[in-house]
Amino acid sequence: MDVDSRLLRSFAAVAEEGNLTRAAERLYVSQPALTKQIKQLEQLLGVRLFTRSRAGMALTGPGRALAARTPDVLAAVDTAVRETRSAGRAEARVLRVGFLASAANEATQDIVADFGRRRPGLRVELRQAAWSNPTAGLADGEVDAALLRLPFPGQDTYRVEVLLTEERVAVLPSTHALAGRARLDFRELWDEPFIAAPPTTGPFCDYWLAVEARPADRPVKIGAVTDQPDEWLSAIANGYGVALAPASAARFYARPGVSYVPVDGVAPTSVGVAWAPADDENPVVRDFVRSCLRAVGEGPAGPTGSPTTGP
Amino acid sequence: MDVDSRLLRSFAAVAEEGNLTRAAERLYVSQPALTKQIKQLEQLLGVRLFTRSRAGMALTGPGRALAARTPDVLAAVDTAVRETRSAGRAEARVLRVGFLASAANEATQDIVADFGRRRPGLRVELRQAAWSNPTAGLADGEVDAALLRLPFPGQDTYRVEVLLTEERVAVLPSTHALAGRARLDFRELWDEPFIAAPPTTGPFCDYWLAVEARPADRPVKIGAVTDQPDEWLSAIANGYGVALAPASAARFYARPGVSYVPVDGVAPTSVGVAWAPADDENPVVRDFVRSCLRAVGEGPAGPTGSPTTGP
DNA sequence: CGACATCCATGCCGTCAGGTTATGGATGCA
DNA sequence: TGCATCCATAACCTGACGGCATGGATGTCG
Repeated sequence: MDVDSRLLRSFAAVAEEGNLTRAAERLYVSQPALTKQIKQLEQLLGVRLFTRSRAGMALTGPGRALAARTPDVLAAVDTAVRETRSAGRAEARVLRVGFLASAANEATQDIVADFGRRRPGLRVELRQAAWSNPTAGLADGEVDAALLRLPFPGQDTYRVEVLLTEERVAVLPSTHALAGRARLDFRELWDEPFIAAPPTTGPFCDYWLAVEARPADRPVKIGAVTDQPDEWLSAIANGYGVALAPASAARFYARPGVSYVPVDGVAPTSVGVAWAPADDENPVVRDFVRSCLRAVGEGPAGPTGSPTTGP
Repeated sequence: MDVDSRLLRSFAAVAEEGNLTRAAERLYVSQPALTKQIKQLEQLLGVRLFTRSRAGMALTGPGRALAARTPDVLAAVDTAVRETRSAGRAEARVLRVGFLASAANEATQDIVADFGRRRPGLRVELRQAAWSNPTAGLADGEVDAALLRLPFPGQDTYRVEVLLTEERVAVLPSTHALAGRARLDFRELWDEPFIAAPPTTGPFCDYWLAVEARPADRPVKIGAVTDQPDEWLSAIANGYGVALAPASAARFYARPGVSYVPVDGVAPTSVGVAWAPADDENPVVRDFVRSCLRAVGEGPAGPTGSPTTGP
């Protein structure tokens, strides 16, 4: 009689995709396994959830009823997990902060330093996330706050403060014909293969391919897919393709074989600090956000900068 | 990363009992199994949920956070299951009605007949529940409506219409000294062993032992525990004890070896129809409730009876 | 009309999660 | 000191569940 939330996640995936095979690969299980899970759920509920057909899996009436309720259930589970983990960290006097590679770059140190002055008893644990985890652990309660490039998937369900905005630059193999240029236009890169983030990251992936700055008849060519900064830099250095990056990457990820060139024709990129609405009243998280705003308000140069107005 | 709702149910039981051993028997699993489940949940969440001690299991801070959220999660799961099953029955053109043995008795046939006239296309499936299932399947979505003796556990979370009220009578072995009496007082039964419902039914069990009509220094003696009408009648006929029953039981459960005698000094008993709040707008359930009220309004004798005032 | 592609179901098998029983260690209590 | 209580651990066993390979149904296209 006990409906496992794992079955509900599978159900939700199949309901959304309308297709077992695709849902299976989205969930990283085999298609027969998913067939069995759905069967099991149907038997557990005593109800037929899908009508199987050549075209795929279509929801029945009861299936729609369940699909309508599933988000509530999964959200309740996620909330419970998130709050429990957060309470655990609070008890251990730890604030865990997730960040995506090259999110806050040099600002990060200033933020942590400022927070350390505000909350001497607390330890900040920084967690670097792969690009395939675009909320850097915020979604599953692994972290209390995250430093992210904006926009990120699910942004509307979190609180976000924008911290800073910077140009995007092109990252090229040093052997590339354009690598010596002082500046270039994004149009010159239309036909280059790009090093992309995993396609599961959706808008994030598209954003760093700048698909919006391309004509429809010049689709992006993918030279390689990487999930980590070092993979990414290696792929570029090896000539598999080029990429866009925030300007600060030139300072943080300088290495032999890779060149950074300012580029016109793509919008700048912003970094924000994000947290869960449930932590709105959490004084530690609030202090961390204050530290973020303060640190970037002071400017990246640190103590020599003059204080500016923070909210 | 996936928190199974079964683990949450286990967690909730341990949190409530504050004791692994007792929680284990409440959940019908062994104590080591529960130990492992709690350990697993703690590992999954990366948090210590209980402080173990000689005295039992006490919640930690994160444990309290989880305990605060668990009811939401379980309620969401139960709602989802209930609504899905209900949708399945609606699609199959079936209204499933649970009833406890001797709940509505003769009224039941009138109700079903009336409903059949209102909704010719629908089939009513009657499900008799054991006493150990005091909501007759309403709680787990097995049925759309239930005919129950009032009060029942969890009554506040459902909609209830009272249908009829009747005297309670004593049920005695025919060989019993009091069996020939035209009438007796409940005090005369204080020292008799009673045939009880399973103790897990709590208030329901107490109600039919009429513990409220007894002095504190005369605790009830239990002669046997039964979960079904036939077990119950057999136990009485075999002289294991006596019992209370609604007056209509004398007509519905008359059999050799069992005598029914009106009894003074215990409150009468009511029957109600109950349904889930989620079905408030469900036209089929509403019609069924109307049929219930109509049928008892007409009186149990059927078309010859004169209309009486319903609740 | 037949080869093919797509999509879901089934059979078989190996692994491991999760249950049970039996037992151990810690700790109050008589 | 022996006992009772309570949780943890060990050893073992069953079966749930996932993966692979394959089958059946059904559109599609050359």
